[in-house]
Amino acid sequence: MSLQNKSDNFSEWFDGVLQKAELVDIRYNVKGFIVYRPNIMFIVRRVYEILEELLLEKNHKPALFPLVIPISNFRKESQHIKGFEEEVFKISEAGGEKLEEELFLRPTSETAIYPMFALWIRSYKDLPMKIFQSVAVYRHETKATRPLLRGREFLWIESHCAFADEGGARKQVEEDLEITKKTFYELGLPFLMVEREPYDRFHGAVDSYAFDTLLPDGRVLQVATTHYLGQSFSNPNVFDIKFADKDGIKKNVHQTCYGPGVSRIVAAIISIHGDEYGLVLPFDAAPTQVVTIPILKSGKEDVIMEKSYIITQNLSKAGFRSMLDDSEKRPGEKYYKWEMLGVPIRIEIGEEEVDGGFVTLFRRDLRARERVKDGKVVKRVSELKTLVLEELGRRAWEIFNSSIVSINSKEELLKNKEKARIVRVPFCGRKECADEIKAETEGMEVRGKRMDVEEKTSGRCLWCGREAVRIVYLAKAY
RNA sequence: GGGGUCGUAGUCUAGUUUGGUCUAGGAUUCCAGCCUUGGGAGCUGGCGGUCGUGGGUUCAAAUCCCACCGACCCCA
Repeated sequence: MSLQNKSDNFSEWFDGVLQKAELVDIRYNVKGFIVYRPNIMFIVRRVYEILEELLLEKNHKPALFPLVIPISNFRKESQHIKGFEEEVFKISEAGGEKLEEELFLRPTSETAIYPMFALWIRSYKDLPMKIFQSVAVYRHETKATRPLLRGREFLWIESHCAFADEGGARKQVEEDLEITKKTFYELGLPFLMVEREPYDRFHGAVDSYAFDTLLPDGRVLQVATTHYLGQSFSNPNVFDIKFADKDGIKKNVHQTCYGPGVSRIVAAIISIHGDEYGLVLPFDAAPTQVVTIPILKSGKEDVIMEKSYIITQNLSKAGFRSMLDDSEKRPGEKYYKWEMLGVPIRIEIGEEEVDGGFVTLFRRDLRARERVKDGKVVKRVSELKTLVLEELGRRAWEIFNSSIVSINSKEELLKNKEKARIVRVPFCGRKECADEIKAETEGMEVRGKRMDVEEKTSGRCLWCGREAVRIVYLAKAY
């Protein structure tokens, strides 16, 4: 399996990286379930940390709810059950006996969390309530499963919030979007921030918003969603989550839920930044940020090792995740190994560096070397922390932006359906049109209307010619 | 949901069409040792597979048939 073909055979490239960098093992013999190996778990944990820090900063509190959800909880919200019952894992037996009530493995946790919200929330003083959990969820996907991109078990964070009024909840959606944006900028990942079409909302949501990024094969990947739930779950017929307001009147809360998909974010990091040498990690996502490789020479081992050790220590003291590779392998082999794992910066120290009072620094993103004076190493690495991220982000956004084209007619769309990636079109808002577009363009879906920019249209729906109500984006999706 | 391709040591792969020469060959990885260290070094020796799983056909199955599991690709 070669990594030479990222652009023309993304699948092969992706599978190759997953295997060569020892990220996941797909040999576990249950369809849609994979093993996350240490190399990817370090990255997964970094992504979790970045998101969790941002959530904690905004006063979200961690919690952990059970994996199993009684089917009766699920039945309470009719849209919700309808959306998920086809793809849920059930436990109907335990200890050799049939259970009185079937248990679902959470495909998402609204119906595990909200009954507890109903118990916890008594007064307006308990609001807002902002709870999140970092867990795996289970969905029996019927489409072809792909490691990290579409699994039957995947990792995410789900944040669930309750507010006294719609205004508070709507502001929460904004906050979720900000958190996602910050995370994505920190990871150098481009995204399209959209409001999903009404028929494409989360089951039980009033409004759904999503982040789509773009993979090298031209398909978009939904990496996070946030939903305004209104009172769909809190109303008296469902979980009846109510509070006594200042005026003494009992009211039902307004809710939001937010789900950044960690497995998919990691997949996006791997596939958007990676190259033919393997992973290219953004500085913050990298488990090891700087690796030092000593290049020994007979008779000079001691001085070379000593310098390598000091440089590594200095970087660690300065707060970088830094390590010295003093294994028995030859330098060249170490270069390939650490490049495969995406370490952003490598420092090479041999006879020349010891004699000359400098180090040779290699940037993974550019695959280029530079010399840095001994006393300037920490400073240079600090600069590169920003420069590397900028470089990765710049490249990724360039590809992303150049993948968006505007199209105004059916004919033009059909003519371009093969090579089109993200297509910006005027749209009438009817599901019938969206369905036809999908059927006749080999799967282009209406992903929704952009949220960060107001885009006016006075034209006609590219498909049916009726009056267009908004500009939307089309793409094939994972 | 439909169609297709595929499954041989940790990895890649020869063998499968035409069953017997396969006690399954090679490369790589791994282990031990020697020598080395500026882009996957070399040499010597060694470990490792019963051919995805189960069943069937046959004197004989990696090879033919069926079912299942899993992977990948295309379509809905």
